[in-house]
Amino acid sequence: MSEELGIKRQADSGAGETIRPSTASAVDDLVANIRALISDQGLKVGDNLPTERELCERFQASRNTVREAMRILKAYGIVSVRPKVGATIIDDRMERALDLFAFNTLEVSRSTFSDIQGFRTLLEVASVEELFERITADDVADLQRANDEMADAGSAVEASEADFRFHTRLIEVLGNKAILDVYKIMKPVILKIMVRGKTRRTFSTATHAEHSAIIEALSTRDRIAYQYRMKCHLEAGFPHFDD
Amino acid sequence: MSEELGIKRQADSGAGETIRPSTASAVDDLVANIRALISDQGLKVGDNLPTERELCERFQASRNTVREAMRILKAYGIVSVRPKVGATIIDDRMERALDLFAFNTLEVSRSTFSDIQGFRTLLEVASVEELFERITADDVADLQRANDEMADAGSAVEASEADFRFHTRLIEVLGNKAILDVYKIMKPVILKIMVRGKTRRTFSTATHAEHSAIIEALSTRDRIAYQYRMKCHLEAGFPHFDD
DNA sequence: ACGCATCCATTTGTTGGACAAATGGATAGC
DNA sequence: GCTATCCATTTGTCCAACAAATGGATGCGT
Repeated sequence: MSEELGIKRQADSGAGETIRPSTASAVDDLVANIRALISDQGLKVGDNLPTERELCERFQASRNTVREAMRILKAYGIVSVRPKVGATIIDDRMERALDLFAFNTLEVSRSTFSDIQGFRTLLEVASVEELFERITADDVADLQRANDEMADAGSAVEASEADFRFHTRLIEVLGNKAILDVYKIMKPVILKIMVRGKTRRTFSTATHAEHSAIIEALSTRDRIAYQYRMKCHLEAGFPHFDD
Repeated sequence: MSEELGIKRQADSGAGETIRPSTASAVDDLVANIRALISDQGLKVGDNLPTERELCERFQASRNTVREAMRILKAYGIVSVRPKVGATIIDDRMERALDLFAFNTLEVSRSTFSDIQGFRTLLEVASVEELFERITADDVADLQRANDEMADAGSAVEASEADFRFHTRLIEVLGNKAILDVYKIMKPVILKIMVRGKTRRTFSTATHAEHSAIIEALSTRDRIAYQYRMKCHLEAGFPHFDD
């Protein structure tokens, strides 16, 4: 009985388009077909997909089905759709990924906190060799600036933004785009961690002082001090997560 | 003229539902409204959203609009929709992210290769302290198994899968979900790197020997040897990327 | 009373058609 | 040659209908 599920959909196209049969929904099939279309025709960023109605004919689907498939591709950051212009291939996957994790960032559990800070320790403490090899006076000046902006911030949210900017700037020094991208993706969670258990006052005193000590270690090229200061700084939040 | 754009949509619901006015499309508004609904009502994983038709009434939108919005939430891995049951809140965002980057993985440039391997060096070499603190005999046995499966693999693709499994198993030892998730997201790129410049024979000889040396260092708890062997192993691919 | 197959109401999945809105390009007027 | 206007094309939204799936109710036999 269920073998007849997709008969209408996989009816021979006759037009020469290969339509992969499947047990999935028509929309999912369509997404797969459009992906295949992009690959097969070697479409690149900037190229346009066929119009919705062309896709309807080509893959024997209704326009609503095509539209739902396009919504998925849009959500994936693979195409940008504009009236009259049509669907243009883009590559916004990083931004989409950021959006993905920005959504409804659940309350941060102690285990999540522990994992994220462990990760950051690896990125910011264990990378000390590479960091000291690359860091310049300009980098240090930028860090100083971000730190001061944090102290001057008007609200805890603004302060945590500056706090995050400080750490991002540090990661930037490594000159590794993969690491920087991952760090940015974690931004929403890291911000939650930063805000938690901190008032505006904490940012402008304790956190600012910790950052200053880190900058000091960077200036004097004291690796041991840097590692110690950064490790303490990252662990400072632990007391606030004692569920 | 264009001020009248959303009049129908933002017409007072009267039913007490707050509908945020906007200049965005009806679908995007709906996504925002549903997100707000989830937040406001404190819906958790496992809870159900209202039915499509209820959402139509509640937010004064047509069912197609609601469905396109739901497609977006599904693409984000936030809900799972089943006939009769409805839309259940889930959290598959990590898996979605994986899908995101699995699509059409572009050719790996030397700079990307360098960044990814740098990242892996940080994760697999610089984490040595944590690693040695946690690793057990069972872990080592699993690593051994993955390594042997790689040698026995029938194709380069199978071998690289086993290769990746070896490294993933190592990361698992750290017991840090955030790091493991990120590693999994990078899988498509890492696989590309692994396959490149390696034949099946390379996997069963050179790569297998390198892994064995790493396992040996883990067994004898020789940190220096581990770091050296792993570093060399990760750098072994560099000659193949000389554009 | 219990297990089982059957039926039914509800919900999502897909289709077709219609009209509104946006917009790039053609056209007409100066 | 330049600008304003119009038009054809394409996406955006809505409506109505039916198909498919499925959880739960119903009824039956033992």
